Amino acid sequence: MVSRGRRSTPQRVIVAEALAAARRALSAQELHERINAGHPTLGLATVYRALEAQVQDGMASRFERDGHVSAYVACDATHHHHLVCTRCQRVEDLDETVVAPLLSSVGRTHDFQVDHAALDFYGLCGSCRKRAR
Amino acid sequence: MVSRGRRSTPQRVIVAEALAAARRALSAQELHERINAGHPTLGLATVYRALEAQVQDGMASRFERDGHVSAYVACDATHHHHLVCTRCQRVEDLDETVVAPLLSSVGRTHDFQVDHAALDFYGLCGSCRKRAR
DNA sequence: GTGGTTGCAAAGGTTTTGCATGTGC
DNA sequence: GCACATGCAAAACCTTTGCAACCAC
Repeated sequence: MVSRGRRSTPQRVIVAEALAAARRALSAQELHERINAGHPTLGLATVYRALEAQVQDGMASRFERDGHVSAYVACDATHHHHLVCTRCQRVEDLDETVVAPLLSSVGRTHDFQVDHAALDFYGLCGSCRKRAR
Repeated sequence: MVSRGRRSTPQRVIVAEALAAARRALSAQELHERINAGHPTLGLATVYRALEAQVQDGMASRFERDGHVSAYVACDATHHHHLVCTRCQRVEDLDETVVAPLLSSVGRTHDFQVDHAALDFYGLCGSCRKRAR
């Protein structure tokens, strides 16, 4: 899945690790801030470029946060859809077996060739839900 | 569902009608261009403000187009999810009965209180699919 | 050595905001 | 009349790009 001609550089590793360590959705800027704590010279543009590369390679996915900002999460090849907690921004993988029936029924009931789908749920995760009450 | 204190103005009606007439996803700028053909003084900022109001009131929904641009579609209260053709930008409503099982199984299989979901499918509609071959 | 990558700053484009004026209700 | 809405332009904002230096392979 990795694009041909893509190189492994220290910066890309740092970005990938920082995103994976976060275990939640971060905007490029938020990730950049975290990284800068330990790597002050790593530029914001590099973060954007690394994130874009990760998305293309299926190692991260991007979705829209309120306010027209992109947020990114690390993901593996088998989980592409997420439950995003709107309070703590923590992200859980959605069980893909739950999604599969939907994908096939969309193909059956509509004359539409699905290329990709945005299937992201927003709400409160277990812990935030308890805390909210 | 309409927010308290929201007024009906000629401009909002124009924006709502233009969006409904389009029957496809439009960015704020595209909508502004179309509107300006007949209403040259209606400003872009007003279009943004009207669209935002419509989204809040459930009369339109917003999603992300490639290149970090928001696109908007008119929608009614019962259809909130869409099939978006990435070629002609035409939007079909997704049959909600197809979606309902997914929503309930997410609630069952994950400890997560779903507030709202982004369920949008991107691909080729029937006509574009034929044309593509 | 070659071609992808980085860092910086500057540019680009979208969206928001300030403010004086206008207008539903 | 009051609060909200509009229009214009400026500002803010996120994101991309240009370019010289750099470095992985």
